[in-house]
Amino acid sequence: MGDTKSELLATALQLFAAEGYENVGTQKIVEMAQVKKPTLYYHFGSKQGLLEAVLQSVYGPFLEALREKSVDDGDLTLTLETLVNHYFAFAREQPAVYRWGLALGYAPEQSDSCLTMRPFLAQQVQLLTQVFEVAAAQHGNLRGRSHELGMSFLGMINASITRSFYEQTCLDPSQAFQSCKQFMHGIYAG
Amino acid sequence: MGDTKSELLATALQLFAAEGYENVGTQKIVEMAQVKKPTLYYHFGSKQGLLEAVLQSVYGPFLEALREKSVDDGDLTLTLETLVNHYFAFAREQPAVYRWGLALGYAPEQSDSCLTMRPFLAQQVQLLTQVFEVAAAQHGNLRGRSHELGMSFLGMINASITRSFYEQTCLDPSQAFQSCKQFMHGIYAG
DNA sequence: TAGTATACCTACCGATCGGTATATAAAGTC
DNA sequence: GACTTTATATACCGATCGGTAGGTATACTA
Repeated sequence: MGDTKSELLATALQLFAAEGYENVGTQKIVEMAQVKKPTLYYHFGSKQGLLEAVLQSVYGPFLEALREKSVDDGDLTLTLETLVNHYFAFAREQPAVYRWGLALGYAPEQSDSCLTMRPFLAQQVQLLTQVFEVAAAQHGNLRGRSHELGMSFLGMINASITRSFYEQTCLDPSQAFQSCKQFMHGIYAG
Repeated sequence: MGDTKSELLATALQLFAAEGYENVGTQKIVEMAQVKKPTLYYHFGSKQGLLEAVLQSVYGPFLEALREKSVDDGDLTLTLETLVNHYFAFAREQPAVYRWGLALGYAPEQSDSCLTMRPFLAQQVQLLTQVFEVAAAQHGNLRGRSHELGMSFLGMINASITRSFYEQTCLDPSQAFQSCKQFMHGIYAG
């Protein structure tokens, strides 16, 4: 079965999240997964291939769920709150992984890390943008600002999550409610 | 003179910002600075020592100016706007360097990158927190939230700057005004 | 003028990097 | 039974990593 492959994926995710992609050698990964190096290259082709598979294993399910939760039910506030809670749950349950994702987003342009992360970031922005596009049909003053609002919304989420890394703030639904409320205020104020 | 040292600092900053600390070897740095490797180690002791000196050369002046601009003149809104413009100017003039700073902030705990960046981040938060502490004397509803507000404010700034990396938004004073306005709305709404 | 500190160099270290040529053993396929 | 595919292993590659032992030329200091 794909047991070896899964083991490599899980080990690599753990190491990458804890020490960073550039700081972890393939040797260390295969040792911890109790496998030899050519096995890694048989399954993933290259270190970057492994990175891509690892990110897919994390952001594939996350984005799928995000897509489901971003369907419009006519209540923008409620939808946004659901989305924030989805992000918060991710960051709460796998803080090191979420933090690593943020680092990848800020990695140098053209680096393996940045290029591999990019599509997963772009999909998030696209989904969030769509939410505001749909909402703009009912809230006229949002018209033409969908992309801006999508990115700002993600920025607000990441700011909240970043805060939780440095203080003992909890990323629970009540915090999500607060964050959403402030964001909505900012929208209509701007 | 300290010409060689300055050349090494400038070269390292450029390379680190463009390719990342972990992706740049000391060999490449000394080659581009037209110096031999022991010279680097004579001046900085280690690669991490070089990193520390590079960050000091960037954030030393930045933090000094930030401190001056964070003095209370009784008008919170104006002070915040000035601070945002200071950050925006940094990100506008040296986008790669600012982006690198963000990446360092999200680097794995215990990594050279994270540990070396930490004090420079902490100083920013401390300065911004002080601004809100002073303001709380006049705005009662800010009392006890200074640290929270300092971090949120920095988060808002970084969200705006991050947006500018992906779109052609300009980080000019009018944008700073907008960002501040929305932030202030969020404050009193929460 | 002898001694010391500064600022650079040549030449090299062991370790680790990402990656591979080749072998082997098992499992499916004809 | 012959052949191919899948999934692993042994043993190794050249390149690069961060770092250093030891030498040298200059300049300041006693």
